Amino acid sequence: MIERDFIPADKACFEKLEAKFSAVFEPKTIDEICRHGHLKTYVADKILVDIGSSIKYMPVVLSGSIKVMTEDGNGNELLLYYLESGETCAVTLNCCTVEKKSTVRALTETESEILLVPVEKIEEWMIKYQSWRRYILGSYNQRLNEMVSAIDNIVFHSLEKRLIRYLREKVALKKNSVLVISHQDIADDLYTTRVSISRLMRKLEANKLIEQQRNRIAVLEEEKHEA
Amino acid sequence: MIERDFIPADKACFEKLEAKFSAVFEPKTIDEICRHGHLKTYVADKILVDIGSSIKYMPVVLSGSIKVMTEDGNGNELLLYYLESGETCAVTLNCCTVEKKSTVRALTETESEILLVPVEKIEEWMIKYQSWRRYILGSYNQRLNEMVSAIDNIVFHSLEKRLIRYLREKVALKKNSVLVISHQDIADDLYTTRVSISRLMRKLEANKLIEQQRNRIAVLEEEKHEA
DNA sequence: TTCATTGTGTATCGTATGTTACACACTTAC
DNA sequence: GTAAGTGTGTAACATACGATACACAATGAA
Repeated sequence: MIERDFIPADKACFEKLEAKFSAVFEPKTIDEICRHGHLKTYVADKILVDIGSSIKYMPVVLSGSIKVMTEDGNGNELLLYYLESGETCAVTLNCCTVEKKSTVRALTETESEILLVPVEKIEEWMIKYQSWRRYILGSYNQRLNEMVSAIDNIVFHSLEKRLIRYLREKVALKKNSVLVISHQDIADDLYTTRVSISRLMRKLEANKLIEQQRNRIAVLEEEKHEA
Repeated sequence: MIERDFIPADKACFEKLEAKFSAVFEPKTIDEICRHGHLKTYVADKILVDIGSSIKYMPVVLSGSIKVMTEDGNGNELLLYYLESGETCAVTLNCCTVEKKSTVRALTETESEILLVPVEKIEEWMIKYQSWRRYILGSYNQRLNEMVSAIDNIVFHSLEKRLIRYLREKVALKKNSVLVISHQDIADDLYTTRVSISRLMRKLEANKLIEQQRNRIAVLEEEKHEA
């Protein structure tokens, strides 16, 4: 147990955060985060913020996962990224300074426990805590890197490779080798059509990389099949 | 002239920055930036930082433009973005905290005047100046948005549309409707092949959207040709 | 039960783009 | 001058993917 010169305001919350962030934040910072944040649990497929809605909180994911997406001028949906345990939404951060309206939609992928941090605290803590500063900048960097690798993926890899990677990442994310998802949903995430996905899924199935039933895909162990 | 309770350490630098950033930074901040930054002018096509090199300065572009790129695991080049006047390199920012080695290559596109800010000042000023904090977070946001629109562009638009947009953006960037560039360079930036670009350039030329000679492309006025 | 909704398999076809190959003009170095 | 390097045009071909259409199974509501 860590020595402290204070009593945590909310013991349950403190311990939950400490378990996740002890390497990132000092106890004092964690305590402050607990004191101002709201801990909530959401069911799967719940829209947390939508495009155009005003943003009052920055979400920090404690468990589960969040899908963050946006729309372009033509109404096309663009998958930005998934937030996993310990992560926060970089795009939301801008709202603490400039924009007040969300440009993104965020929804839970699975049941998720989220800590809601009031936006006005974001900047305050950036002045006060080095650890918080680095957490925020680190988030931005992570997202930038993810975007770069998304572009890399799209332009240098075939749809088939992207599909396999997508399925495996999803399995890792959900910690379950059986995915409950439709071909159409996959197609949307990969910016392609249902027919193309069905065609490739058939092929993956023939190659024993997956097994599938309606709305249900079992991703089989990856042996060294790749080049 | 703005009232001040101090004498700028470097009058020439101060006035140059004030002309560009008077709406962004207070005079006091500008003065401090001048005092610690180094003003340099580089010729075109000069590599400022390369992948793997250690980063000591964050560049702020005063004039000209910088191309920022990276490489993926397979040695493929990925164009990240262009820095224009007033902008800074978000990716470099991470180096002030975590990484010390650059993951990107930055090179001048045209002759450019750059202010080099020592990395250790980045964090210091984030604590001291709200304007600096917002400038930094704003940079990140701008880059994230650009990445998103790059993805959008790639997945929802034909190569032909991307090519036209690329040429027009380049013209706006360089403030010159005649571009000195080879088909191969364009192909690299758009992640395609020289042959495809040549093919499309022929078509654009037939449609009177451009005129070209070896290494030289004149982008003609855009009238309402688009859908 | 019946019906509507949703998810999937499959065929047919068009086309944009990548691949490879070669000719040839321009530029620069020698 | 010649030669090497670089930039461009063009043809022939392969192919991945998108578009469209239709059949049919599974699901769930009435």
